[in-house]
Amino acid sequence: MARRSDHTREQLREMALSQAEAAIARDGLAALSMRKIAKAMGYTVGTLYLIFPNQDALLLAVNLRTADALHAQLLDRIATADPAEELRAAALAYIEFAVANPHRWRLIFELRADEPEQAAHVQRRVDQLFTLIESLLAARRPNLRSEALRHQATALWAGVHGIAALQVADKLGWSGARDSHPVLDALLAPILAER
Amino acid sequence: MARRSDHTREQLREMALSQAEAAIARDGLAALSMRKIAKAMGYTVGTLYLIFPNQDALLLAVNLRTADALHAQLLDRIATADPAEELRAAALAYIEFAVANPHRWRLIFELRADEPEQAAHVQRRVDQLFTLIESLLAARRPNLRSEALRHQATALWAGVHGIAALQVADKLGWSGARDSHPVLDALLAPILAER
DNA sequence: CCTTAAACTGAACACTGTTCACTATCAAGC
DNA sequence: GCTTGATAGTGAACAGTGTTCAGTTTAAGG
Repeated sequence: MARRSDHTREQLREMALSQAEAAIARDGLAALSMRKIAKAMGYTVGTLYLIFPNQDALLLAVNLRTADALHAQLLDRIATADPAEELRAAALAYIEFAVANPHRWRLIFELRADEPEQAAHVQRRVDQLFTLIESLLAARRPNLRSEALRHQATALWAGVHGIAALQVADKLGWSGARDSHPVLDALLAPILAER
Repeated sequence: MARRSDHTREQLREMALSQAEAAIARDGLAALSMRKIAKAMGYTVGTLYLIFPNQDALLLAVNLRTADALHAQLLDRIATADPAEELRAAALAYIEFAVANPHRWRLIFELRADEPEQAAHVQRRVDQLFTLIESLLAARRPNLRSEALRHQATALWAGVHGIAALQVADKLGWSGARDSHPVLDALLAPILAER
């Protein structure tokens, strides 16, 4: 029973999310506002609240899309990588995604989901990512017991995340700023070394 | 030529910063406002703007104090640690500080200093921290060349930072959430292993 | 054509950071 | 003691925010 609308609910949702993404990518989260998003869509604020219960819900939806894009980029890079380099390719893809989309990437970790039901959606994406890293590590370190593997994979992921975080926050300074490759290799080499 | 004031400029500054710290620690950055800080001090907004040119300058001053507190905690823990465990003690101190003061710790990396002169103040603190880590690593891996040492120290610091970040963002999930000790050990062991 | 329900609007509310004309207060000079 | 002048402090005002919701517009069903 659609009325008046030039767009369906789903289209409005899509427009809102892509406009929000573009605005965040361009000017950062702080400069975003519900009125600006609505205006960019050609609607007024009220309409936005027919689609999303509040701003956090909209940002959470943006996060889900960002996480999916990140995951897709990892899969893509892994698929086109030398089998021996899959883990390194995945790590590089993660860091490069963060550097290429700093505002959107940061939002994933800055926004705290209040609703436990929606927090679960985010967590599912994060777990997916982690499971991916874990399986890649398992291929390179077949002798690790499952618990040690999990800890090692977590440490590895945390390291990659940390490199991305410090790079994006511009806190690497003189230490390794220019190029994160040698830093990543310094992280990977000891972990991948058989002992 | 102080007039009317119950407090000196320096006292007002101190009050503002400690009230801001307390409010951030309690309710997070999002709930903070200049009016609330002023009210907690027993003054009005205008007075706050006689001390700080804007909110970002106040938050940056909070960050400098937080960074100093973090640095002090690291030094303290290193001093009371078994010499062989200094690096691990420093890493644990970093993670524990982040978990104990999540909002204040996150603010260090979320706030981007516009003024290059003040950004340098923050960077000095970060470099200080990094230099500390680097010297501890140098003691454990005396055979590393200076460039490799720098990369290894950066990777190590990024790893520790990453563990803290994921823990604080509650994104470690089932993987290693409960206790970060085994994850930290999984990070440290390969890096410290002689080869 | 009329009814009716959904789509959409935009004014209103309580808040935010920031500014600045104004007042209150005190130290110094007479 | 009184006047003057400068500083400390105020709080109303402005433009903006997220959110709500009474009211209007629209189009489909009868």
